[in-house]
Amino acid sequence: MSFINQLNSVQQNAAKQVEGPVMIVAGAGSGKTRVLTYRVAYLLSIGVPPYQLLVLTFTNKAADEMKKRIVSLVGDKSASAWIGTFHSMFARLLRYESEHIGYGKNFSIYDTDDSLGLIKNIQHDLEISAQSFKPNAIRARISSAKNKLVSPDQFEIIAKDIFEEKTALIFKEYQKRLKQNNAMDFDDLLLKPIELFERHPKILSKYQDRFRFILVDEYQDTNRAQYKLIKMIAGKYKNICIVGDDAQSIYGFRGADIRNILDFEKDFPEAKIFHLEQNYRSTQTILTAADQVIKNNVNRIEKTLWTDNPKGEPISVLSCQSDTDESEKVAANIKKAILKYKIDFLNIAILYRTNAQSRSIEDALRRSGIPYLIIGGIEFYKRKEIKDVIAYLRLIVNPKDDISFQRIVNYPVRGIGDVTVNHLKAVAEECKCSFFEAVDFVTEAKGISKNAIEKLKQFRKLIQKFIDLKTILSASELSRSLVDDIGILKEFKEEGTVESLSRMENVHELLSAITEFSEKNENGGLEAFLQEVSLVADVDQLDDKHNAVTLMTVHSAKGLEYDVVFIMGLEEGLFPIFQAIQSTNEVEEERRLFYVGMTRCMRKLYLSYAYSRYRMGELTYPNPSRFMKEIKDDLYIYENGALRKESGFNKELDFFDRPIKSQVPFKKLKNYSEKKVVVQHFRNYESQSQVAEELHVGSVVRHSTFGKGRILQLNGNGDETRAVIDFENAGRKQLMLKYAALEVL
DNA sequence: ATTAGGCGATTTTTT
DNA sequence: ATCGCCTAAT
Repeated sequence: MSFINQLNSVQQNAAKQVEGPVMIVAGAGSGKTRVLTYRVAYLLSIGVPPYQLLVLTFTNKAADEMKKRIVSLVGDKSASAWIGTFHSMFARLLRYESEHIGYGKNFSIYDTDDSLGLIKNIQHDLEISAQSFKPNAIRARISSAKNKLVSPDQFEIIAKDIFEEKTALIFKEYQKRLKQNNAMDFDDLLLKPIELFERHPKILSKYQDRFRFILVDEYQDTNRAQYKLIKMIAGKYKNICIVGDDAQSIYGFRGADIRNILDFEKDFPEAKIFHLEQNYRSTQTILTAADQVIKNNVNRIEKTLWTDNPKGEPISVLSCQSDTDESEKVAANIKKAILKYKIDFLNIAILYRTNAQSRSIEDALRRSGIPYLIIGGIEFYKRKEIKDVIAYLRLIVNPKDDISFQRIVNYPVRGIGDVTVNHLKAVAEECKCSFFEAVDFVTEAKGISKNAIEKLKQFRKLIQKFIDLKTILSASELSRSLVDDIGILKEFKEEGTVESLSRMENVHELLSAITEFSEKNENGGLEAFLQEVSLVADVDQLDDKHNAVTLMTVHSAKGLEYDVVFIMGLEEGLFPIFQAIQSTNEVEEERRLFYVGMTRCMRKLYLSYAYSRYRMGELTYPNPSRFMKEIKDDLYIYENGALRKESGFNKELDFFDRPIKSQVPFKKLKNYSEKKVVVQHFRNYESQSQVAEELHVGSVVRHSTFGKGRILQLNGNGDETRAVIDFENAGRKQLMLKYAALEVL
């Protein structure tokens, strides 16, 4: 057990306290994953059989990392432990048990897109206008209800406005249809096990006995459903260890619930609590800066994170003219950093707030010849051509899956249009069966043309053929022969555009992925593969083989560390994101997110922002992020003098010299009149209009149509200036100042 | 009945 | 820039 000596004493105690409930409050870089892995190793070393372990993480990356580290510590004997994300582990469990709650073992897993499609169908059928009631909003609302363990019936009771009433109707139907389709959405993967355990205490008891030791990583990000699940499974032996850090809670939008931390102590009053406060990862400079930032959150648990590490390099700030300029500067600084710090590409990460930002940095990296690897983004499995092939495979595995059926019934085009599908739908409803089965009952009497019936039958025959083949062909053979049969590759080839060629490659890649999967996994059937793709967002990511810079969102970076980290796009409206700016809570979540980003860095941190950026197809002129200003100026330096050298800028215009409160959350604007702040239109002084001079963020104005409102944001300059205004009665609008004729009140 | 092309609305983060 | 929806053409 020599490995245990590689931990400090608190870490050791935390790792060895294997009986009873344990909470480990672990600051960033304090060796949290290390403690968890050693804990697993320790459990195995004292004779606990690996199959008694359930280790739950939040992301696939975290799970992979954990597995890797455990294997390197104890070897393959950990293989039968269940280590993975909540979603994948409970999907696995449901594959064994779903029949007890009325689902087939071959259930489909619907991703967000599939759910949305289902909701659109339902809205259509229930005649609920998709114009007035946005399917996306309804999907989000349903998901958030499910995260909070609110059932459709409860939701109906508490619905407080027309939107929620409609949502309640759709919610009910949605759950019904999921079941009809033998499908579960992401939330169901957590809710259905709860239902299973509640209805079948014996099954719960079986898993309680099996999983004697439960470990939960990133506990601050669990939602109520996850909390309830682990509470149930741990209910008998109570050997549960949770690890978390409130300062790194960044999934509030997905239902993560801070109460879970408080309730843990209530539900397990005998819990032992360990605090890990020594940071082993970052330099003092980085840690101090991160602390200065997070201190601005009112809502937080006071913590003193400290380190023995050296002071290290100052943080470099890249002040840039445009997004292109920013990307180029990042690329240039990567080259410099590699020489200066004697590191490799793979020791560098580039983080951003939104996936959309990756494109511009990708271009710059390509031009500079810097190898890179993107995590997430336009995920492989979300690409249309891939989803199409997957839909075929899903339908073959689960013919009840009407969403997949609809997706491919006319792809490639085979003359089955909306009208025919609607007829089929009516038939399916009548005989209470799936679309697939309904094909058999379609007759001309139902008003469908002979031609259409023939085409439907052909389609059914095609799928049936593969359902039959499935018993004799391997997953790999079956999917290859399928792709051949439906002829999509030929179609792409004929199109011949760059785009379609890349689609073709993607399909080939999918086929290789299936082959590889079957080879690697003993029971690597089609079902298992489909489950894997539904839940694994980033395919083959993060293998250390490639020497490449890693690009990803700050969310994806959680739990990872790099020598050199670039955080890009530190601008108001981007980071913190526009949608969060009006709510203190959401700004605090953005700030925690920034904190997570900063603390990924071991040695040298770069922060960048641009004064102009293309967003949603148009040019915007953002201001630097408030988070930048929260770092004291003795911790950073400007990496490049470009700001001063290049035309159109001079030192006075640098944001650090500008009045600092140009953007304040709406709620804090109450006494704004005393603190008027001039909005900076620092690009074209000449064209700056008179109106813009008088208007400020926070000004109260009157508009001839919309009435009274307050300015939340000013974008652009001169004639192009647009104001985001929150009107008392008309809600939030974006107006061009030159047209709006606003009256200052 | 289907498809192609044009128009308007819309994008945070993940399983 | 991209997606979905609507309308007009095939």
